[in-house]
Amino acid sequence: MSVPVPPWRQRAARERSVKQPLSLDLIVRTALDLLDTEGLDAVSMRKVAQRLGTGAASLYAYVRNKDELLELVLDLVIGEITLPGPDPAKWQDQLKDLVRQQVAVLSAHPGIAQVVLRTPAPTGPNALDVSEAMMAILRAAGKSDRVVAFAVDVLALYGTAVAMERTADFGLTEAERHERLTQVQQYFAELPPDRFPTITALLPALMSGTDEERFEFGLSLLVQGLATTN
Amino acid sequence: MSVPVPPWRQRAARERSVKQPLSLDLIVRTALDLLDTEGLDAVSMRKVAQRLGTGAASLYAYVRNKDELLELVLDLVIGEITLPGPDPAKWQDQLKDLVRQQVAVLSAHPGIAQVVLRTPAPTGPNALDVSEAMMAILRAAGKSDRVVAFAVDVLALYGTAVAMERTADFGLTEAERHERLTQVQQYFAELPPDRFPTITALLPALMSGTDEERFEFGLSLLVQGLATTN
DNA sequence: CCCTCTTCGCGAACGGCGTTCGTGTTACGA
DNA sequence: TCGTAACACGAACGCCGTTCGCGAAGAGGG
Repeated sequence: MSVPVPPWRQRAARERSVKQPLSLDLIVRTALDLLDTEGLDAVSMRKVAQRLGTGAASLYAYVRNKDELLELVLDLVIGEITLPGPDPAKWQDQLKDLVRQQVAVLSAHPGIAQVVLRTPAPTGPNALDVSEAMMAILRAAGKSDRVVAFAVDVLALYGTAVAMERTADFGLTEAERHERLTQVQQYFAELPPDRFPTITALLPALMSGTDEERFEFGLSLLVQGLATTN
Repeated sequence: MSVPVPPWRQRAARERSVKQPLSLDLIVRTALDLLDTEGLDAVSMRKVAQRLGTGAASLYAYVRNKDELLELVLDLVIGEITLPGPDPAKWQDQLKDLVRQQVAVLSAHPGIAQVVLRTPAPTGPNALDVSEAMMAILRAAGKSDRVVAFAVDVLALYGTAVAMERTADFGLTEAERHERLTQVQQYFAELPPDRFPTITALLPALMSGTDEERFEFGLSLLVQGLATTN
């Protein structure tokens, strides 16, 4: 069951078919390795090539440019999401689980979330599978076409943004993260209460709560809202 | 007794007299100009310095590094948001307007939204004013401290993500944008219906709707959700 | 078995980046 | 007028993505 090759990739794809088809896979997996160990900024054509024992120029036979490589890596990552079977009664939980998985998977590969928001639309086969699953869940829940289309967009956007925020500080050591946190806390603690009465009054609430709780809060808002929209 | 300035010295003398002295404010405004005209990628220390008639090294007397410069630009941009006076009866509209303004303002300066998601937390004075206003609105609406704190986070994140998505294709010509769009449409039209039944069935709905409608849909979900949460 | 011809992998180079260093220049108090 | 402190900034370092063209490896003909 194959998906057509997008037109903007066809030249590279044709070139690849002349040689071993496994090499593109190897390049993408190597790039993913690099991403996991050193973060998005470290993923350069030179470093990927170096890990493969070749020069950067060789990669351009398999990939049109760096952006295309990153999109392929992204789809590999999205493939880690496991899709739920249909169960219309639990559509809210199923939706939430998909978004949770999206966040988990994107967060596990630091920086890849940025690629999502730079890309027009995720068109890789795995991304399509996820979209298909989400839309099927929403449709089985009786939502109108318009709501389904918009909801998929919004949920994906929210998941991506959360993942992006969560991996923003990758590359810092634990000590640096802690230092930064205490600096921010001190900064907020020193804000003048007459100019920022609400912020200073709510400081404890602002500092409390884990990333997870904040994410779940937003997710609940969205899904609750969907429950009352057809 | 004064002697006229030799011609071979006049150019330098003229440049200096016309050139404004370097200042942090001037640097930040110049960077914003560059951002508006050529996009985030074009904002390099070298180009900013060039516009000021100097070298990149000179900027480092006013700014620790490029990230700090971008954060200053970001706060300048956020300052364009006009804050509402208190009116507890209309808290939902007020919230929505703030997020709409956030999106509008971030979208007007292409790429600056990326800076938000790379930064730990927006700590500039203007960002603080916006947070203060949002939290005041929510508090006046009777929300608990916890809900206020989480809601501000979620709304800001959503607004930023929308702005980021919206400015992702800056720098492409209108023709390139159109070409890309038709390619994507064709690609989706060619998807096998047996593997992607829902996507292919909902194609018209997926393609319909403006950015604005999609944004408003998500915003309504969030604010509706907030209306039923204390 | 050798020689030509084609193919294509990839070293080297281009232009750009952020940042640093040390020198050149200015302005001002003494 | 001089000394010095503060500022300005050219040049250089080590990265980056991408392109070009050389040369080696392999195919095909003799």
